[in-house]
Amino acid sequence: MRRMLEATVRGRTIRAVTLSGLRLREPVAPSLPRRLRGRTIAGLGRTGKYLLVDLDGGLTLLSHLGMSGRWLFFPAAPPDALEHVHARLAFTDGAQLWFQDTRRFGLLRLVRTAALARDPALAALGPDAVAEPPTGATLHGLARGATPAVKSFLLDQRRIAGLGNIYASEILHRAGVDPRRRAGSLGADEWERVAGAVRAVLGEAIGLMGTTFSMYRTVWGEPGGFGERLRVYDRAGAPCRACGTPVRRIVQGQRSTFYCPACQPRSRPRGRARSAGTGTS
DNA sequence: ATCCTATCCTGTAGGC
DNA sequence: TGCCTACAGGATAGGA
Repeated sequence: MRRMLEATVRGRTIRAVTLSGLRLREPVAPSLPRRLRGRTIAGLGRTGKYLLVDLDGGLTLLSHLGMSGRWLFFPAAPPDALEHVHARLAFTDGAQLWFQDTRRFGLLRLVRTAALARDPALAALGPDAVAEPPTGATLHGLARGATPAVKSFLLDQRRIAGLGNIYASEILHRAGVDPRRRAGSLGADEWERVAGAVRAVLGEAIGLMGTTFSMYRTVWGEPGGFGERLRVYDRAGAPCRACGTPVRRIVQGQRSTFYCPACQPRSRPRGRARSAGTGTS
C-alpha cells in the first residue's frame, strides 16, 4: 500500500477532508480536517503494518488498516455511493483518496513527525520484516526460551514487525516448520529456513501488490496478485501444492493456521541419527 | 515479565 | 426463506 500511495498521492496538496464521525480502533480526531487542509503529501513511509503519510509542516498521518481497511485512490470522479468510508481527502487537482473500513479496527491518527518514534503504537514494534529482515541467528536469539507456538511468535509485532496471519502460515510452510512447535524449540537450521522464507514470501507478495482471498483491494480497487500463489492459507482440505497431502486448518490464539502435515513434520526431518551424547549416561 | 483470552465491529457463508 | 453459528487480513486491555 505504501508503494501504491507513493505512486499516486505523493506531491498532491489536500484541499479538504471530511470524516464519517464514527469511531475506528480509537476515535478519529475531529480536528483532523482543519489540520490537514492545505498541506502537501511529502512522502510515504511504513513501519510494520503502520502507514506513515508525511505532510509538509512537520505532521504525519499515522494509519493502520486493521482487518478490513482500504485506501482507495480516485484520479477524478469518485463513486456516488460507497459504504463505510471514514475519511475523504480531496486534493486540489480533483483527485481523491478515501479510507474505507467496514469493521472499523483501523486507525487514523495525526502526530508530529518529530515525535513519531515515541508514539505508543510504534515504540513497541520490533525491527521491520522488510526494511530490516531478520537473519536466522537473530530469530534464534529472539526465540530463546519463548514458549508460544512458532506461528504465534511470528505474529508478535514486538519481536518482528509486519507479519500477519496469512504470511505467517505461508512462511512456515515454505520453511518446512510445523506451526505448533514452540518457538524456543527450533534449531539454528530451522530459523535459517524461516528467515529465508520471510524474505521470499514478503518479496513476492509485495511485488504482486498484496494478497486477496476475499476483500482486500489495491488503491485502484483491484485484487492483489498473491492470493493465487497461496500454498496453504485458506486452503483447508485442498491438496498441498508441493506434495498433494490435504492442507489442515487449526486454531492458535484464536487465529486460523493452515499447514501441510507432510511438508511441515512435527519433528525435525534431519538429524535422525542420535547424538553422541546419548551413550554417556 | 510472559502468556492467553476476550473484545471491539460488520458482513458473509454454511447448516438446518 | 429465515435463523443460527462460526469466521474473517489486528491490536490491546486485563487477568492468570
